[in-house]
Amino acid sequence: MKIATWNVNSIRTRLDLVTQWLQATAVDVLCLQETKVTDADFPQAPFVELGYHCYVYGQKSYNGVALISRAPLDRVNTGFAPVVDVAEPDLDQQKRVIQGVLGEVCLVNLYVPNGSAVGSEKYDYKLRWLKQLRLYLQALLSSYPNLLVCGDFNVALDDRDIHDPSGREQMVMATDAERTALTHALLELGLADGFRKFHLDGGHFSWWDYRAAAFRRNLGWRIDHHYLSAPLYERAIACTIDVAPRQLPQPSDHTPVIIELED
DNA sequence: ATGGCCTTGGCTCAAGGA
Repeated sequence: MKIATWNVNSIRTRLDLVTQWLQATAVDVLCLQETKVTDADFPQAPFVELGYHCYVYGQKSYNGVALISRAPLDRVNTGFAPVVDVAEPDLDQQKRVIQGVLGEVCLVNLYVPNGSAVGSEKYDYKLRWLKQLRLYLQALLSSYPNLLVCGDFNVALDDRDIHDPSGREQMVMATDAERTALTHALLELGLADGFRKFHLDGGHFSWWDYRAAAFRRNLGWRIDHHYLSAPLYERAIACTIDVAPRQLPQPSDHTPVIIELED
């Protein structure tokens, strides 16, 4: 079973690129982030024609997540609220969480807030959101021992995941507070970064800034991840970053990351 | 040192992204 995660930065702008990639790559589930479209306007037909089912949770202009699955998913739900109490209602107002069940596996697709600038209101929101995420995943794990959490985490877990980590403590996506919050929300619950089962060195990136020819110069970050509970970590047999879509005209600034689990 | 580009909305500039 192959599960891909890809922040597409507008599904409508990227529709041809994404459907062509899907035809060539044929993953079982494609988890999209930053779809930037309401559910009514999500372009489902091209995916249905390719034999996929679409589960979407989006809003106008910002955010938005979707699960594109070859097999129908069970018990799809959206946001934190169906799983756990949300003490601060603003944490569930943006469309960033969608979850579904495929056989014995619970899939969670996340778009973690960006955080804007260190110390900003959005940065504070990101840290609060990650605290809420821990409660959400803790509750899910009690029902689903086979848990896979993927998406755009907007955090580089360690210095290997940044082309140049110097001065990182002032850089959003790289501060100790963000790393600690992500570690609390995922690793301390027993979920492990699938990519690191196969690749221990640095220099592997999933996002490159549009500006300053960052892709050409390979000035990237690895911020798109798959986290796996222990039984699924055991079953992981590959995790790869496909840089090809980032090289095409009018790309997303992120490129897909694919994990393969033994069936 | 700074900004560098791309997307959306709705109107040509502002905001958000990372």
